[in-house]
Amino acid sequence: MEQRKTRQQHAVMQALIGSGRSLNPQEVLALAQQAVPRINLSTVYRQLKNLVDQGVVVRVQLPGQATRFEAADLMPPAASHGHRMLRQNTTTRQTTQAMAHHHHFHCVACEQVFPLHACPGDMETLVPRGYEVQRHDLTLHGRCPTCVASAA
Amino acid sequence: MEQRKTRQQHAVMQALIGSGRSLNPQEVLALAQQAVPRINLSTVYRQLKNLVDQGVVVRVQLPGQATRFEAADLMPPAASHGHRMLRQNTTTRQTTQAMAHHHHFHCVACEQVFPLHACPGDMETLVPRGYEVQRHDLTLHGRCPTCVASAA
DNA sequence: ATACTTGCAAAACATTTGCAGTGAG
DNA sequence: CTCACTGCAAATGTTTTGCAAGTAT
Repeated sequence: MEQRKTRQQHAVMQALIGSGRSLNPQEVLALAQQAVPRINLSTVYRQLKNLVDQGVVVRVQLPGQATRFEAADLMPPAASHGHRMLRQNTTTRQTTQAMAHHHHFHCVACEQVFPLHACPGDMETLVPRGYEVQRHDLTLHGRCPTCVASAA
Repeated sequence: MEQRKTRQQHAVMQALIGSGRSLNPQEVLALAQQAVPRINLSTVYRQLKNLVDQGVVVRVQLPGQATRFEAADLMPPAASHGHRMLRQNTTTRQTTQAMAHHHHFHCVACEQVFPLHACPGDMETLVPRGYEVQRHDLTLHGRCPTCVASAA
């Protein structure tokens, strides 16, 4: 009934927090295996489901893409990290702040997804009269700084 | 190279037009089989891809939902753009997006999807320096006029 | 000890592809 | 007559599930 703390749950959570971006199950598995080598994809899926149910992880569904997941309460800005970061200090994160409304940037070159702070807002003006807007999803597609640089 | 007119292509197109709504591949198959009993799911997928490339069918992918397809002409409030480009032109590649830029409004009550003509634009201001924005997808969620009215 | 978790394999779905036969132009 | 299209089976890719063994509490 209750949720037990296990090595693999911690590994999954750390993978998401440590990356600072959205990861698909495969990526989570790869990172989690660094801590728990024998962890299985099934377990990753099961833990992701648990964590989403607990609200500490959010499911990110971009049209036409495999489902990705990201830590709900730790959302560093997109500009503060590159692809294979690991050198960036971890002290820049605000650990007590709940994840605010945000959108995503999808790099079409490296296929990674980064969170965005900004939001165009004022969606009401986009719909005809009579429509009631409750929420919105916005995804930008393009190339991240690293891929722009490596293409030059 | 060029697109031939076949019974199954017509059946797929008619399924989408006749239904008047978005259909997933399975639904398209079921309807198309009424006209061509032996039509296969593979053929449905292949024809859907062809039709999308031609711009006469639109792929609708909402987060967390199976991909659906709809006839491009269905779109009521959208600025329907000309899609008469089924010539013998040799330069028409696969990723042809003949449809005008538009977004979607997803009614959480009736699950219908409506096209939106408006666009907030100016996406460059949302990303940190270094990111290169190529395109964007926006989906609004809420209730359509009909559902707002029927809820009162 | 109890019963939730894990790892592995297989199942359940969604979508794509190889191929030989069919049919549109 | 050609070559794109079709149907079928098999391959891919993603996510879920059945079970016996492992492990947190």
